[in-house]
Amino acid sequence: MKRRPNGITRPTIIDVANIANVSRQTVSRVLLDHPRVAPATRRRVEEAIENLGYRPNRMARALVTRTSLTFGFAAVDMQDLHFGDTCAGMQEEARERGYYLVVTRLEFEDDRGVGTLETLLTLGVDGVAFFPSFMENADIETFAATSGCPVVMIGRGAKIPYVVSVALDETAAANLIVDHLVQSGRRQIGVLMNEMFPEVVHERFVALQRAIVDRTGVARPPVEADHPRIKHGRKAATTLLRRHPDLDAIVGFNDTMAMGALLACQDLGRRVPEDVAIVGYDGISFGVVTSPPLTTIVQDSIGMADAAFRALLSGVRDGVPVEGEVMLWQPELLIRGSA
Amino acid sequence: MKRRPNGITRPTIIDVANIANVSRQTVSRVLLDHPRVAPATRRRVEEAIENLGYRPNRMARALVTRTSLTFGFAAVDMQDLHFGDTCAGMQEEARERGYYLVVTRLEFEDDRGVGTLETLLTLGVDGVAFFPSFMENADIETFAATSGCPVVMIGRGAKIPYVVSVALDETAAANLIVDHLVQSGRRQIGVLMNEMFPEVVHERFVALQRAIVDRTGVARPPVEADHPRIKHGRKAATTLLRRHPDLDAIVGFNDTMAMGALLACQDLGRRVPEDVAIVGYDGISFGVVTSPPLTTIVQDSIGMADAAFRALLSGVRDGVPVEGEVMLWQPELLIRGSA
DNA sequence: CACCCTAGAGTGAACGTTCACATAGTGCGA
DNA sequence: TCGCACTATGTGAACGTTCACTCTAGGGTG
Repeated sequence: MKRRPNGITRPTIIDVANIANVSRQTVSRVLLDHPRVAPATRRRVEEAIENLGYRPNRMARALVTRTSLTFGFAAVDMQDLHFGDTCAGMQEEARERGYYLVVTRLEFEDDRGVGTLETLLTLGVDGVAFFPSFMENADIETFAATSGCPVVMIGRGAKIPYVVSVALDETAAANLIVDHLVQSGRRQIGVLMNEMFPEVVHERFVALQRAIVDRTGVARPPVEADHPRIKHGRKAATTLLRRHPDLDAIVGFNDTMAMGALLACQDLGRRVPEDVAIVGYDGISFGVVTSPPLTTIVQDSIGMADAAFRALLSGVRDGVPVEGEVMLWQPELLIRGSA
Repeated sequence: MKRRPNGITRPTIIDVANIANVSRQTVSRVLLDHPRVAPATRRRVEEAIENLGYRPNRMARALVTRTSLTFGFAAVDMQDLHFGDTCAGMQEEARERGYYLVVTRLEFEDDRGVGTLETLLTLGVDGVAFFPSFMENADIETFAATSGCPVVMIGRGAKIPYVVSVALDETAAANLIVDHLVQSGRRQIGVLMNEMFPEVVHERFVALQRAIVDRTGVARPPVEADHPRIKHGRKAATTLLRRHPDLDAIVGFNDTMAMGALLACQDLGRRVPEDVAIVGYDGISFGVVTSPPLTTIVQDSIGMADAAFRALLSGVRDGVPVEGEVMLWQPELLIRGSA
């Protein structure tokens, strides 16, 4: 196997300038659509660009303009559909406006996540969006305050200085779910939580617990926590159902866990929704293929991604809100077969 | 809402140098772990770095070293689980070795996809991995030949100069599926194809068709093509089953389409697998929640991502294989309930 | 003691752009 | 004819690094 040394050098602005017989600055002007270029010159330059296949080096450009047209995106688990869909949505937005997205995994070991975000900054991104997951508000605040760029947090409705937060209205969501369950006669509602993300769990769990206590009078609704994956949801739900045989409803932290609960019910011979009602969060597309199809809180991932992107963009233009800002999204309960 | 101007400037190497009372070059040496630095000096510099919270600007570094420690990744649809999982896998690899991934959507309108890849190059990536989807081999070759960096194609087993291809052994996969179907008595096998990606479709379809013709004697197995989404799969499968009522098996282009077929069977009152067997491709995790659970060709997305990443890395180090290289991955048939 | 060698540190240039400013050329009115 | 305004283009510096080279002081060797 013969190998080609990586010696191919791409043409620079200087090469274009030489061929078109102008200065590099004139070429730059053509590239940036500066008005003060004679039509004939512009044509010559454009021809040279075309012939050489020249493309400007965005890093060099970023170095001097201090703007890279690049945003960073971080989340704990890109395989999680909610994160993935949001990421895809932001990419779409980005692409449409000439931006690029650097995507990376949020790493706890890297200074409790701060390191991951900091490293993103070294790449010269113009802003950072992330799912905070395990990160602490204090760390997020410190990072945002010193980052010098817009910071958008998705999925936690906390008001943090310098941070724009795009999140689901957890109270509304919990109320939607519990109201629906209670209306259909459920009284013993169990909860499947995510053991990985204390803060989000906190918001979601507190909201659910309050809604359940308020509406059913049960003092302490049973909870089981595990990783937000199908098989862990299955395991957790099995435990939950064994410990509390009178359970007539299970709310999953997300659709994936809820699907696990569905399987657990199959395993244990409980009929869904007759014996046990099941509700998830996120409204992922695969909710339609389970039997029965999954009733779920629909989060508008795309809409939230959109909002997050806009927040980044306006942060770049107009600066960052010093006191922080929370954009709460209203959930919708998509009632299908499972509850 | 008060706004903070984005005036925060992060410390540069010069600031560190001034504080530590050394030259910027010495700071650079400390950063790069150069041996010729006196221990005392090193300590002083490290202290200054720590105190200032200095992080080197990777763009500036990339500009001079011509190496950004960044790879580009492109695919048509990031919400597709197979693409998404591969992307996540590559990120994981990347992170472990200090690399970053710029992720973007492959855009047909952008010069038949070439534009997307070219733009990735302007960001200074050290290599590009992508799912070719609609792209033509000739375009890919041209791009790879002029890119000056490693180019890795995932999911099409074509040998293209300068390109490393990581792909599923489609023939083996098709044989696995059809053998299994025929063994369980199926003779009328229909196929659900992806209308979007001619080239991949070609490989997968040709392989399937050949396997079916060989093993069942049916001259032209019925095909329906649509987008690779659940609802489109459902629609296409409905059409297929209406047109060919004697069909006793359906092979989906991917799990998502196969799930659509599953729903179509439910709609039409066909029992799965008794009346119609259904098989998909990809082995996505949600295959376990359908009823019956989906029988599917397992592609090792993570393993392939791993291989793709390694190929990029070794391309950076040792250059690119001039004649191209194809790494074929052996499929596995995961037999669950649907076939 | 003269010599060379080496460890440690510094200097100027370069990477590929854009910015701020300077300069040449042109047309037009006084 | 001169000056003025305006257009088109060019020049040097800067962005934040690293590279290739130079310089200095000290130590070992013959």
